Amino acid sequence: MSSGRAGEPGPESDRRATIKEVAEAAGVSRSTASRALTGHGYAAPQVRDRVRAIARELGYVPDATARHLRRQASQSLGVLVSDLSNPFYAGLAAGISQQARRREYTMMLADDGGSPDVEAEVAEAFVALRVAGVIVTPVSAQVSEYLTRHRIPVVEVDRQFSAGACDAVLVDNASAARTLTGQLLQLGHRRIALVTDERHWTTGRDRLAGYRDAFAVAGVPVDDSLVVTAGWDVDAARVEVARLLDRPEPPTAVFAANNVLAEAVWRAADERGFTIPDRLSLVTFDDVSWMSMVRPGVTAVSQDAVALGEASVSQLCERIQSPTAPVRTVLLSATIVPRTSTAPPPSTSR
Amino acid sequence: MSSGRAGEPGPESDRRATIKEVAEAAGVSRSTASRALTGHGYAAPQVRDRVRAIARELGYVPDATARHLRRQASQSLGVLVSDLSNPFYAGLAAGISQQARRREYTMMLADDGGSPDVEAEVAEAFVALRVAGVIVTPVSAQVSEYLTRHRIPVVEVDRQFSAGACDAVLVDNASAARTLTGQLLQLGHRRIALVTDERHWTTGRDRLAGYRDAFAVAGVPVDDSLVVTAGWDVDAARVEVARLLDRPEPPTAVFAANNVLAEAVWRAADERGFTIPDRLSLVTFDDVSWMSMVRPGVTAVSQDAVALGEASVSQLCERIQSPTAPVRTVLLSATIVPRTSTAPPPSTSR
DNA sequence: GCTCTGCCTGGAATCGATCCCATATCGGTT
DNA sequence: AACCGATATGGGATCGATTCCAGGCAGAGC
Repeated sequence: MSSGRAGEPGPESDRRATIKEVAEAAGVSRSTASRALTGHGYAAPQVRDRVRAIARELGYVPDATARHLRRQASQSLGVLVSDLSNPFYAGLAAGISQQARRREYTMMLADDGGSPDVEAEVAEAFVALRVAGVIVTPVSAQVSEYLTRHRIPVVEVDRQFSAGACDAVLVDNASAARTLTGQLLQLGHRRIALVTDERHWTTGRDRLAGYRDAFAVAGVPVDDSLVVTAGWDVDAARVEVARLLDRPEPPTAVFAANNVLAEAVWRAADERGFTIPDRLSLVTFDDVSWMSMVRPGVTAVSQDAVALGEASVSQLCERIQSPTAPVRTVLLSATIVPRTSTAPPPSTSR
Repeated sequence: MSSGRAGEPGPESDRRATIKEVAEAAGVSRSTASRALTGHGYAAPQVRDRVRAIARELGYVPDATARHLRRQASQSLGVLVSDLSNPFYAGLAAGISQQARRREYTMMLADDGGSPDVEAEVAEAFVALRVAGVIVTPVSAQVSEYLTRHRIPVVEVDRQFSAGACDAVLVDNASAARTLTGQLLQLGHRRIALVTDERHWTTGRDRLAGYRDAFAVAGVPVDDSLVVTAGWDVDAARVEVARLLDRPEPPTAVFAANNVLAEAVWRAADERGFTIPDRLSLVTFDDVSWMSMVRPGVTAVSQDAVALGEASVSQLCERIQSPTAPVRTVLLSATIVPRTSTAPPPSTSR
C-alpha cells in the first residue's frame, strides 16, 4: 500500500495486474520484470527503476500463491491454540503475531476449542496450505506427529506431548509450583488444595509434581483428597470448588493451576463467604489483569505469554533454518508476583 | 488427518505426494484423479473409490496453494485487529475464528497494534495472499479503500471509517451511552466525566454523542472540561484520570469508554482513595471478566465481542456471494449489565 | 451391421511467478 | 579481424491442481 491519496495507482481494469502486464507496459520480458521486482538476479539499474515505477503505477501486488507454488516454500506460519478468549492464549497469539510480522511471515491462526478433532482438522488445513511451520498448544500427541510426518516443523508451546520428537517451549511449571506451595507450607498451611484442569498433560503433571515436591521437602504428607481435577469450564469448576469448601474440614489454602480455575475459586469463595486471605489463602498460575485489580490482589505465577510466543517463533525459525539440528526443549522460568491473597491459616485450623 | 495410529498412511518419500503420484498409483490420469477426489465432474464410482483409497494410503493432501492459483479464489479470510491482548479484540477474533471454520475458511490473523503503517502493510500482505475477504477494526480510512480498490470485500467491525463504501458491523454505541449516562443523571449526578480514547472514530464519536444526548434530554448543560481524551495506554490514562480526580471539584461519576480506560479509572480511584460507589460512581463500555470479580462489580455495556465477530463473518460471506448487493451497515444492540458501582452522588456534592 | 447416445477418460492448456539456460551486445584486447 | 569476458535480457520449463474439450467405448435402437 503505497499511499492513501485519492486517484492513487490502482487496478483500473476488473482483473488484478499480473507481472506479465507490468512487463509489457515496461517493454521487457516477464523474466526481467521478475528480476527487477524481486532483486533476485540481474537487471540494469534503469530498467529496474522503470519496472518498479510501472508496477507501482499499476498497483501491482505479486501473487503470493503463485510465488509459493513455484518456490515450494510459503511465508506463513500456522498457529493453533486452545481458546482465544482466554487471556493466556490471546497473549501468546499476540506475541507470536508480533514476532512473525517482524520476520515477514504471515500468521494463520486457528482456535481448536480444546477438541482433538478440530485440532486434527486444522492440522490438515495447515498441511494443505503448505505453511512453513506450526506453533501449537497441543491437545493430543497426534498433531505434532502428523505434521512432522508431513515434514512440517512444529513447536509445541506451553504443553508438551511429543517430547523428543519435536521442539518445545515450556515454562518451568514444576519449579514455580514447588516454590509457591513451599511458601504456603511455610506460612503454616497443611490442608492445601490443588485445583487443576487435568493431570496428564505436562502442565498439569508438572504443577502437581512441584506441589508434591514441596510437601516432600517440608516432610509433610500429601492429602490426595485435596487434589481436585476440575476441568476447563469456569462454572463446572466453581461447583467443584464449592464442594471442596463445603467439606467438614475445608482446605485453608488453594493453589489454582490456571487463571480460569482461579476465577472459579475466587467466585466460589466469595459465594461461600470464605474471606481471602483470612479464612482461605489463594495462589495461582497465570497472572491476568483481574488478579491485580481485586482486593486482596492474588499472588500468581506470571508466565508472560507474550514472551512465550516470541520464544516459540524464534525456535520455529531456527528449526526452519536447520531442519536436522537436534530437537530442543526451551524452558522459560516463571516469576512469582506476590500479592496479598495469602496469610497464615486461621488459628482454629492450626 | 485420518487417524492417529502408528504405521499410518503417510509420505514415505521425502517429497509430499502430489495428485500425479496418486493418479499413477491408481492407474488413471491426473484429470480423472482430480475429478474423483474433488467430486467435481464425472468419475466412475469404483474408480472414485479406488483413487480415494490410494490417496488416503499415500497420505495425500491437496496443495491449497496450487488449487487457489488455478481457481483464482482462496479459502482464507484476512482478519486485522488492533490489539489481541485486549479481551475485546481477542473475543472478536475467537468469534470470527469459529464462524470461519464452520464455513470452511481458514483465518489469517494479524495485529496492527493500532498503527496505520502496520495496518497498510498487512493489507498489502492480504492482497498478495488473495484472501477471499477481510474483516478489520480499522485505524485509518485507507485500509478499506485500498482493499476495495483491489476488489477484495471488506467488513469494518466495531469502528467505521468508510461509511457507504463498504459493509460494517457496529454496536449501537450512541444509544447505550445515552441510556447509561441517563441513569447517572437520574441518580442525581451532575459532574459526570467521560473518559474516552479519542473522539474521531465512530466509537468515540458516538459514545460522546450519546453522552451529550442524555444531558440534553435531562436539560443539564455539559461541562466540556469533564470530557477527557486519555489515549490507549493504561498507565498514561491512569495519570490522566488521577489529574481529573485531583481537581478541586472532581467528578462524582465517571463513564469509561472502554475496558482499558475502566481499568485506569479503577486503579486511579483505588490509589486516590475514591471509594466506589460512595465517592465515585463508575460505568463503562466492554464487559470483561474482572468487572464482575471486583467489589463492587462494575456496571458495564456488554458488547458480546464473539457475536460481533460472528455477525461480521456472516456479512462478509454474503458480500462474497453477491459483490454488487447494496452496502450494508449492521447495528447490533448492546446490553447493559447493571452491577453495584453506581450510587447517588455523595451528599456534600449535591 | 450400422449409427447414435450417453457414459467415462485422458490430453493439454491454464493460473502467476520464478529461474535455469541460452543468447545478444558491447568494450576492450591481442 | 577475431576473440573474450562481462553485462543484460528473453525463452521456456516448472510448481500442483483444475477444467475444457475431444474422443473412446459400450449398449441400445433401427
